[in-house]
Amino acid sequence: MPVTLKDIAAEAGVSLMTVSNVVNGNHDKVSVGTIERVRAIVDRRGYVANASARSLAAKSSRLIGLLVPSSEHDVLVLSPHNVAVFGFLERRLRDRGYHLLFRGVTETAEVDVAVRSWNLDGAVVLGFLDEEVDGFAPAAGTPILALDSYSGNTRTTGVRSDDREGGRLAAEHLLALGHRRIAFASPAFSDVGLVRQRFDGFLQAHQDAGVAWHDSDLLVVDPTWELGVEVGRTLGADHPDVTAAFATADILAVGLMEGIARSGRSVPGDVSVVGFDDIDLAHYVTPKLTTVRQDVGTKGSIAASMLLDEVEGVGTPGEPVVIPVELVVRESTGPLSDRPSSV
Amino acid sequence: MPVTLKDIAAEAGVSLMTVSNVVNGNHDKVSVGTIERVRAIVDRRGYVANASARSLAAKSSRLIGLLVPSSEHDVLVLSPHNVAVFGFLERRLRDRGYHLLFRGVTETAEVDVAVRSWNLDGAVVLGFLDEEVDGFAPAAGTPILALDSYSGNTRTTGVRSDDREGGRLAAEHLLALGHRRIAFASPAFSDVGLVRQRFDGFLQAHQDAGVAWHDSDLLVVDPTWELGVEVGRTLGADHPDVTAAFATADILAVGLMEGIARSGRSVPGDVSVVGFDDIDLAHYVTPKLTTVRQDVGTKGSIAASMLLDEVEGVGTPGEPVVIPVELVVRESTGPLSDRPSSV
DNA sequence: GTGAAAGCGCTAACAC
DNA sequence: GTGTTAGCGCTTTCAC
Repeated sequence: MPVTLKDIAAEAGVSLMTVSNVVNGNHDKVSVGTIERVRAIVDRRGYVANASARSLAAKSSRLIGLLVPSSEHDVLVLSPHNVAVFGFLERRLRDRGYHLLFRGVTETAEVDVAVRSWNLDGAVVLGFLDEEVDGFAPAAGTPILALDSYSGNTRTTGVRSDDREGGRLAAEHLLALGHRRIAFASPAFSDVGLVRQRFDGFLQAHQDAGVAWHDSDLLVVDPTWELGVEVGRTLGADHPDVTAAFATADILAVGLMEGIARSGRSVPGDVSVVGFDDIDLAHYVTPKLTTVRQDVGTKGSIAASMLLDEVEGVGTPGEPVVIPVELVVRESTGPLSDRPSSV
Repeated sequence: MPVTLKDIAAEAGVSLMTVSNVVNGNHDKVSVGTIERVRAIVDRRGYVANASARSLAAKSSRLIGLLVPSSEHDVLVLSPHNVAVFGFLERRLRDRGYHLLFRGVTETAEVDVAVRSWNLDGAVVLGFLDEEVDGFAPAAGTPILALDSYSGNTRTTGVRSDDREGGRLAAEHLLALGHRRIAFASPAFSDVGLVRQRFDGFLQAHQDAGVAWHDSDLLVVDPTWELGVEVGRTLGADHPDVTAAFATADILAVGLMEGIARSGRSVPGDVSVVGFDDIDLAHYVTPKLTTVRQDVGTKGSIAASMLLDEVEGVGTPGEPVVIPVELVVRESTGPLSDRPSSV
């Protein structure tokens, strides 16, 4: 039988409310002597507050949802980058006394269901399309923080990296190395969103350098290693004029490198490759990947802090926070070589 | 204002209990007509049950804790292998109508606190030392499932891979290729536990092959890429007689390969390397890593199923379930070369 | 400072 | 089939 406030109260010979006040640190309502006496009993009996009861009575659960999209049947798969962000999020939430409810979500409506069902004090959504984020209509007063989203939904607050600048940095680097035909490899994108931003930055760099960019160098491919290999192979074999590629995810870039190598061409000798994220993998592969680093620590920590500030009534949804990115030059990029591109 | 059972009851002109029975599928207690009428209102009003209230009243939360160790200050970091297992766990729990409370834990006592505080129906612990698992004493009746543990704690039930066989397979493979000096790289281990098992299997293979193994070929190193590089470099530079290495984690094996390469020797030309886990990384690196594959899907799914069976009263803690492993031969291992090992 | 009363939204147990 | 009563463990409000 678990120990309850009532049990402690009985043993201490005080009322239940006094124990509650001691436990919750409302020390201005209890005399010092009582505090000590009650505290001793609490410790000895190993009292642990019942979160359900508190949640029910106080209308605050100290629970934060972490909601990620998940298809109905497939297993939920977190990208390495998101795993890293997750670590920082959890750490920060825990430090501030919150717990984390993790949940894969098939339909966006489930977000609202989760919030109401568990009385979530807040939620962070991660990996949803902007269109999906647009549709989030959480119970009033429940802060929702969207990571990496460009949705204009005013009910959510945003934290993301400077994607446009990242795209610009990647292209600028490649252009400076002398490359003039640079492929852009990414999943399909519309005229808003993270990939769009990276693309715009990419184009911007071309424009700044006075270099024209050809639509034909757009490679639409979902960000997986396997698909990257396929596309890389085609790129290497059939497009000798393309001497560089920028992929919007490291995992895709690594696949590209593999495919290019399989086509018999070398990275960076024949083709330079730049990725995005700077996951650990980037420096495990050969050649080590030049990539645009996102600051996962800052992203995760800031996200947690902002959300909790809102939860606790400090701060409100406003302009999204943008985390700076940084180009990390490694071995997968090099100057445009003079040698004729033979296939 | 959220919709409650009472609201629905009022609108339907029935009692609160009838609505409860409809919502919970106790259809044998309600007439068909009533069910339909109530259901319609429930749908229209968008009723969502309050999990805290149910948890409080029913003494069951339909919440499962996923508890992983986390040092007090550092960020929680999940290994790629554990991330993969996690995906399958979440999927299975969700399918059966449970939610997941994710929590980093600094002291083992927090496990019990989490269980009692949130009224967890069960918990899976992941990544704890056997000594820590030994100490788990959860509230009676709350099933705890320990992944990858060799603890004898009878309060927990276990799911793990066949580590001993994995170690044996790795050594057998290397021995069959002609190697006679094989390093064993792993974190420090005692006479029980997962690493111990892999080591025992490793020794077993040596014994079966009639090959002596030297203690001096034990490389104690925490399983990180960085440390692997260091150790690999030393191995490559100072131990020309050692022509193969088995690491108890892929990430360590990959670091080893990098270090060996940096020492000027080649993999697998001069030194063969075998890893453990078969994380994605294993086939991204060059050369692709030969490794012992753990079946993460089965591990995660079985773990969830077993735990929930226990939670629901079917099945009890018994013998740990052991998931088979499999050797995946790729490019990082090759026959012992005849060429004199020059340094 | 301390305590009594009421109620959060739900379910179990039993009456009708 | 349906409704009533009680109570899960806690916090809020308001007396004292």
